[in-house]
Amino acid sequence: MDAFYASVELLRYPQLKGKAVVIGGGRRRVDEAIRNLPEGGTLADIPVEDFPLLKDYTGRGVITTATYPARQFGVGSAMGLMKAAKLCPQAIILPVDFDEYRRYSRAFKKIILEVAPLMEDRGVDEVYIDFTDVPGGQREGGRSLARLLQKAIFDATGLTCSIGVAPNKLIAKMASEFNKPNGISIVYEDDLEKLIWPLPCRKVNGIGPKADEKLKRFGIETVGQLAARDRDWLIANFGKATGAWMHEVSWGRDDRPVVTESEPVSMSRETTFDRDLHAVRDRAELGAIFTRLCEQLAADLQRKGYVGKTIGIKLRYDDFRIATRDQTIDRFTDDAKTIRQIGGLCLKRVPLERPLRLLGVRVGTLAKAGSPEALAPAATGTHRAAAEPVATTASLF
DNA sequence: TCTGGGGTCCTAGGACCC
DNA sequence: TCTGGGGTCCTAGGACCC
Repeated sequence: MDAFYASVELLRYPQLKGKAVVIGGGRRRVDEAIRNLPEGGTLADIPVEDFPLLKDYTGRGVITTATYPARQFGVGSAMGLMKAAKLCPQAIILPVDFDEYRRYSRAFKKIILEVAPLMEDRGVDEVYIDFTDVPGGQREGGRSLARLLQKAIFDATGLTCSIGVAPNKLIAKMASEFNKPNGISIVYEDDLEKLIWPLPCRKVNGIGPKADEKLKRFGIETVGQLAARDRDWLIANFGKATGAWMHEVSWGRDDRPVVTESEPVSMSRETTFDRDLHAVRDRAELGAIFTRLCEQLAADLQRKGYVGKTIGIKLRYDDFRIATRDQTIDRFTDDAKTIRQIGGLCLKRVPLERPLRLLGVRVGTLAKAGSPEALAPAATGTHRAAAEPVATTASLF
């Protein structure tokens, strides 16, 4: 989906169309502008001048999405709001409304599923679709079906998307970025040299900043330069799995199937504080935040029907270093008190000298609530007492 | 200019078991 | 006399993605 969060916001604030808008923050609301609305007015009636501007924003946070006009100024996803304010002070800032984005996410996925049942969910704004056996999926190399999907999605939601069609997920993902927004791009197997090899390695889904940096140190900038290296050389320098994988992707090879169903592995809640907090000085506040996170997480688990038995915490210190601790208990739970109690033990095992900027809680090793595994864990798994030493360590502190 | 929240997967060492 | 081999689970950290 093109600039998904921002595009959804533009549906309810059409007066902002064509303007530089960023989505982020979340603490400062447009509530005041809404309160000032005359009787009977709608969101679309809020004057453009009444929206909060990036330059007036104070507080932590990053941009999740920027409209294309905002991107002209170099503003983009994951950028800190303070930096974005320097680049584009006159941009309008809107708070994140994840519930709304989820509604539109469900809507566009439903449209796709009606046409092409083999769809893999890749998050709120992205999917893979297997065109192979969809009627008409092979016409014009897939272009005709891609057009049909774009139209159906637009008619139902008013949102545009960009589609890449290719022999596999790896290339399709890259192709989807060739023609944004509202574009279609077809990449055939024979196009590898011409269309894929000139791309920077970073464009490969799975090569992030670290791997890219290392590749650059070897003088490898493009996918083509990666393909030119020996498979054995890549394995020697990047490890068996990563090296072999890099070799495969550089030659456009990817045999991963489109996976239509999957079970969650973990669920978590975390929050960045308005200001850094000290474990001692702000103990009460931290305790209250932690309890709330545990309650939210328990509610998430219960609503979705999952229980888990690995409970963990996450801290981010003021210097941005991260520490995690977890403990596996001998039964599955979705109970806030249990999560809070085990999480509390985890917190006792982590250094708390530095100021904290984030606290999170996580439940992993999930099972469906009421499933045989969740009900009788000792009967199905090997009977072990491996969690004991950890509990002992915790009690020593 | 300090940098969100919710995820997945991988690695690696140690415990423990057969 | 140093000390098999394989497997799973647990834990901590890190890369990466949307």
